[in-house]
Amino acid sequence: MKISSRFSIAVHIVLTIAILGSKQKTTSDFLASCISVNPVVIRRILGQLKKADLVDVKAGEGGAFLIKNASTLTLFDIYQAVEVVEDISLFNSHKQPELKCPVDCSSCPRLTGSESEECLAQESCDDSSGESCCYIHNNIENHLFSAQKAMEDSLKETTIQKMILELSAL
Amino acid sequence: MKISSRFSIAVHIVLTIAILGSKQKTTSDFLASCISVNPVVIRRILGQLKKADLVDVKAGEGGAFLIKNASTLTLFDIYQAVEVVEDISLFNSHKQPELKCPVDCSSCPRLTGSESEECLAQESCDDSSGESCCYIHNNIENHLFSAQKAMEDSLKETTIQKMILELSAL
DNA sequence: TATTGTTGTAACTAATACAGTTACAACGAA
DNA sequence: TTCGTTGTAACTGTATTAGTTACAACAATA
Repeated sequence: MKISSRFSIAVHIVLTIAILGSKQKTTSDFLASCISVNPVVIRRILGQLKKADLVDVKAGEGGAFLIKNASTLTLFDIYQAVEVVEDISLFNSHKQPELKCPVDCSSCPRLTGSESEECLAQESCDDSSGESCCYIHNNIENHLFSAQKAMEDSLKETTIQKMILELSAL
Repeated sequence: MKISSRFSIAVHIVLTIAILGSKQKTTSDFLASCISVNPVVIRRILGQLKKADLVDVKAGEGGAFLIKNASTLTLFDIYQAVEVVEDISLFNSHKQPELKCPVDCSSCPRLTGSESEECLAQESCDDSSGESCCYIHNNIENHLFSAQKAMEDSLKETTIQKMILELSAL
């Protein structure tokens, strides 16, 4: 499974606008030919970037422009704008073993050697709360979310300006 | 877009085996009822974990056992076993703008203000190499790969033993 | 040996997501 | 008014996935 290519296309769009915007009208057709994707796809992504206030697009007139400064615009901004992950969860966790905690807890794992009869796989909770009922499940989600955070933190460190400088140095 | 739920199911499987394996025959049916997914899905994932030498599964007899010690078995091992990402790329990068570098480079972005006529979007390359031809594209991929690495490093830090200890402390 | 419970796997379905595409109304400038 | 462009809806084809049914292979055991 892979993450949508919207993200990498969006970054390519932003970089192209940042680099060429001042000397070239960056229409969806132009960007499409640069990046080799369909113009409608470009417009769809530009719409998302616009909605996130990262770029402005001139309807009728044509062309897109950066709103957010390249020195503060990070890959994380773009990542959020194109909704790479939904519900803030990169890892598509499976459903909770039980939507509502079963009373007898007969099928839930228990900790080996534990004196307690407390079931590891659940906690007392009311089903109205959005909270998870399974300890194991919760523990897994916490660690997966940490990993996602590490990825996002890496994206936050990369500004468009930094990338342009790297490209200039080639 | 989300990553396959195989990963979180696989982690749940491993944790359940690690915690209950010594006192309970962990058949695919048992695991399925614990985790609330289909037994065939469990068997498919167990097959991947077995292939990666993380667990052993007893055909006929029934039951699965950890091969790799919980203290050295990390979430990254499981992540690799279930092939969360293919071709080591989490981010589904769009295709190279051109499979083969065009001679005139007419549609490629050039750096603003650069004296050089060198095209940013490509480098001289032969199309037989698997190497990328587009500087911008390469630069994007490098940064996305760094982000992926950060996520994977986070997974490497989490052992199954650590998770079991966390669960015991509840 | 026959039975039983289980694994391994193939085949199919339904759901979901996505990029590509066509079409067209709305928009702004000349 | 014309022209180039954006914004968006609608549809297609492709790909992946979980769920499901079915069944052969396997091992223990009665």
